[in-house]
Amino acid sequence: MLKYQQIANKIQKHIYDNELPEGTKLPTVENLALNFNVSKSTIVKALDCLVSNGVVFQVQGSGIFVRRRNKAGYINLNLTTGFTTTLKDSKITSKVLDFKLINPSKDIAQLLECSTNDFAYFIKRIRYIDGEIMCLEESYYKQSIVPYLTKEIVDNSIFEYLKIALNLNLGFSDRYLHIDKLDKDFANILKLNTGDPTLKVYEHIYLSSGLIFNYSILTYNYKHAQFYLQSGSLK
Amino acid sequence: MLKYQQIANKIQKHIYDNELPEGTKLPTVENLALNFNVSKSTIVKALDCLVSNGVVFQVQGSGIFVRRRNKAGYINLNLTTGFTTTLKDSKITSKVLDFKLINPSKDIAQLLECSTNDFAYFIKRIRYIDGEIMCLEESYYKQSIVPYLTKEIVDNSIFEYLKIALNLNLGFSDRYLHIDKLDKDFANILKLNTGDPTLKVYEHIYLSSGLIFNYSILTYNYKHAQFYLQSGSLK
DNA sequence: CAGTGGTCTAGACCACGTC
DNA sequence: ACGTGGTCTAGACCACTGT
Repeated sequence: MLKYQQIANKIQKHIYDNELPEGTKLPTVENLALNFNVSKSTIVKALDCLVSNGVVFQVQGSGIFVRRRNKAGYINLNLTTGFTTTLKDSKITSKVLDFKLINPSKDIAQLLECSTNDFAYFIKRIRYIDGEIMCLEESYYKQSIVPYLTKEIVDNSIFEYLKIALNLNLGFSDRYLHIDKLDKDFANILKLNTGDPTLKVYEHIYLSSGLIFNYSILTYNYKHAQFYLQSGSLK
Repeated sequence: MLKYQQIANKIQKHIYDNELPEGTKLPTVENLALNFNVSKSTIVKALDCLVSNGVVFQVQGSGIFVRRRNKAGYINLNLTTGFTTTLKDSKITSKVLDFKLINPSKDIAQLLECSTNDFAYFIKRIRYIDGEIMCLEESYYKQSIVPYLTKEIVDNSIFEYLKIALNLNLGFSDRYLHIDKLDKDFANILKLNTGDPTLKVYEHIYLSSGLIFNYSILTYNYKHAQFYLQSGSLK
C-alpha cells in the first residue's frame, strides 16, 4: 500500500482507538514526518486524506486537531475516501428479492451507455441497517464489464469481487437525490404506508477507466435512514 | 491568489466556456506544466481540486478527461470546493421572515457551544430557486463571532461579509439529513400540505480556526429541491 | 519573533495503458 | 517500449498564530 495511505490509516486508527476527544492537538507536521520517517510532503498528503474524510482539521500557524466524531447510526454520504479503512458503527445486511440477466429498457440502456441488445444484470434487494429496513436497492450492472455474477457474490461485496476477481477499480460517482412520496408497491416492500415520505437516490458508478458499469435506484425508509455529510476546507 | 487555484479556475473556465463534451481529453500533466510555466506538482494539485469538484477524471497511464456536466436545476450538496468560482445555473434569492438577537435556548446553546446567557442572531428566511420556494432556513449565528449583523447583510451574502468585513474564513461543516413529514406550520410556509414529504438538513458550520459560528435548520420543499452529489477517486 | 501549516520547485522513480 | 499519471523526496520560502 502507498505510504501516505498507510500513514493516514495509522493516524486515524490512533485517534479512534484512543478515543481522542474533539479538539485534541496532534503532533506537528514536522514531528509526524520524523516519527514516520518520511518527507514532509508525504505527511501533508496523508493529512489531506484525513481532512477530506472529516477526521481532523488543520489551522495554519497553529496545529492539527481532532474533529468531532459523527453520530452513530447515520449513513455516510461522503464517498470520497482516498484511503481504505472505514470504521463501521452500523451493520449492513441484505436480502435479495430478484436477480436476473436482462436486456435493458431504452431508459436504462441510455443511462448505462449501451444498447438495448446488450445484457445487464438486474438485482433487487432490501438492505438492512442494524436489522431494520434501510432501503430498497434496484441495481443494474453492465455485463460487458461484469461478465459473471451470482446471488452469492451479490450477497457478499460486489465491489470486493470487482477488485479482486476482475482486477477492476472504482473510479467516481454521480448521485441525484429526490424527495418523494412512496407509491403502494414500494410502501409494501419497506413496510410503510402509501404516501409516506422517502428519499430516492439515483446512483451512477464509474470505473477508474471512466466507463460506467452500474446504475442503481435506492429508495430509503425514512424511519431508519438518516445521513451525514462532512466537508473539509470550504474556502 | 494561489497558483494552483488560478490554474484550476482557468482549466475549469476553459472546459465550460468551450462546452467541451464528456470524455474530451485534456493536455498531459507535462504539457500543462509547460503551458502554465509551473512545476508538475502544482498542476497535480490544481487537478486534485478539479477531480474533487467532479470537473475531470484522471486515468493513470492514459490521460485527463472531462467529466459529465451536471443537470441544471439540481442543488450541489458537495461543499468541498478548494477553489473559488462556482458557476451557478440557478438563481437563489430569499425573503427574510424574522430577524432578531436572542438568548439561545438550552438546545441551541449546546449546539453553538456557548451558554444560554450569550447572544445569538436568529434569522428565518425563505429561499427561492429560480423564483420557486426552495426551503425555509432557520439560522443561528453566535454574536461572539459575528458581533454586528443586519437584515441587509443577510439579504446579500453573510459569508462574503464574514470574509471581507470581519476577515474570518470558513473552515468546514457537518450536515445531518433526515427525511420527514411536514407539520402544519411548515407546510403553510412552504405552500405545501400537512404530511407532505420533506428533507430536513441540520447544518453546523465552523470557521477555519475550528470555532463553530452557525447552526441552521433547512426544511426543503420536495417539489422544487433536488440535489446532486459527486465524488472523485473512490479507491 | 518563534512555531507551524501551506505552497512551490526540480527531479527521481514507480505503475498503469496503449500500441 | 513508450507515454502518461502517481508517489515521494529535500529543501526553499510564504502566511498565519500565538507569545
